[in-house]
Amino acid sequence: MAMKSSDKKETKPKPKHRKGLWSPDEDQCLRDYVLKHGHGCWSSVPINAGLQRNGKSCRLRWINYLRPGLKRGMFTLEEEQTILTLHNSLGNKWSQIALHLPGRTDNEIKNYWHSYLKKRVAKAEPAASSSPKREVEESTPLPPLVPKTPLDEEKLVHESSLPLPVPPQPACVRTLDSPLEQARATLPRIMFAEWLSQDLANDQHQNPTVDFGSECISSDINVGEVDAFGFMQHQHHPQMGVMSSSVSDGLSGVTFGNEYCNLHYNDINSCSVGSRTLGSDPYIAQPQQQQLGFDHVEDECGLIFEYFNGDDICSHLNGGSDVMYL
DNA sequence: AAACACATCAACCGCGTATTC
DNA sequence: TGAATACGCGGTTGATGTGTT
Repeated sequence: MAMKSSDKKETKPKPKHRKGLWSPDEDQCLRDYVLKHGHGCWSSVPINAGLQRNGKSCRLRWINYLRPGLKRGMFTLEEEQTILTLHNSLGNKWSQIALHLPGRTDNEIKNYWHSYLKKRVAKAEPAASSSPKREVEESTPLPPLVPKTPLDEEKLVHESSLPLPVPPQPACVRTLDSPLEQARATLPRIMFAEWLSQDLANDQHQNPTVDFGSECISSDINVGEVDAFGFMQHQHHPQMGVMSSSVSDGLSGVTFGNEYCNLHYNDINSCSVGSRTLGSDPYIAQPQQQQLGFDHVEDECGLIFEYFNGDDICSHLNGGSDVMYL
């Protein structure tokens, strides 16, 4: 709309914006820029980054493809079930559904729904086609796509009655074949903010003092595989390849590629960030040793790490248990 | 091997809302 | 207070890939 009005009143040549698929060079350009400077105002991103795209296109590309932490590949059965359950109660609120599926974008979920799940639902309930609205059917969830397990049963009840009593585990964790109680017992105490909605984050059940800021983009370190105990063993960074971390020693450090990020927790309210070995990228060229409050850590490449001030954070950090993402 | 149909998904578009001036 | 601008969301499109005849 803004485009329309400005287009109308001006005869000056409007910038020629490229359309269509993004080239690897464009991707690299956008990625480098956002990682280094943050996106700020999206309309200025292509100008500053030297891209022949409009800001909207850059934003979309970043969110749906370049943003760190995205999970690629097939949807798991758990994710399918989550989508079905949430769609049943929320309808086409793809962005809200995406909040419950870490690493998945609303666009991806939407596409998956239209190309796959919708048809399966239609097949599964041909007789129900006369029922006018699905949102009143929360107490009668759709037939499962996979054989039900006790956990599935509990989860259906649990997830279809939003707001959730406990923050949902990321789907990659929920693949653990364990009873719900065990799942609850291994709920992570630290999560990427983007993996939880603000509502969930503010839920007082498990994480009484979680404070996720809207600016939290602490997702340059991606979630990885989780072992049988819920501990992260290996991680895959979509842009930088495989990295590893040592969760069990209290998040003392995370390495990825030739970068090493040392995080030292001093007490409940502070931590130190430093001892990064030098990487080839300019934005990590300066090692730093910085005393920081626990709420907010911004590193030299502009990435903001936010942590919560938890009563029991120290024990969790030092013990390693329950700490899953950083 | 070619033609066609269908499926997938990245990207665009339009609209509503929030924010800024 | 209203206009301009920016952002985010959901619907839709179209290029490309894959399967079928």
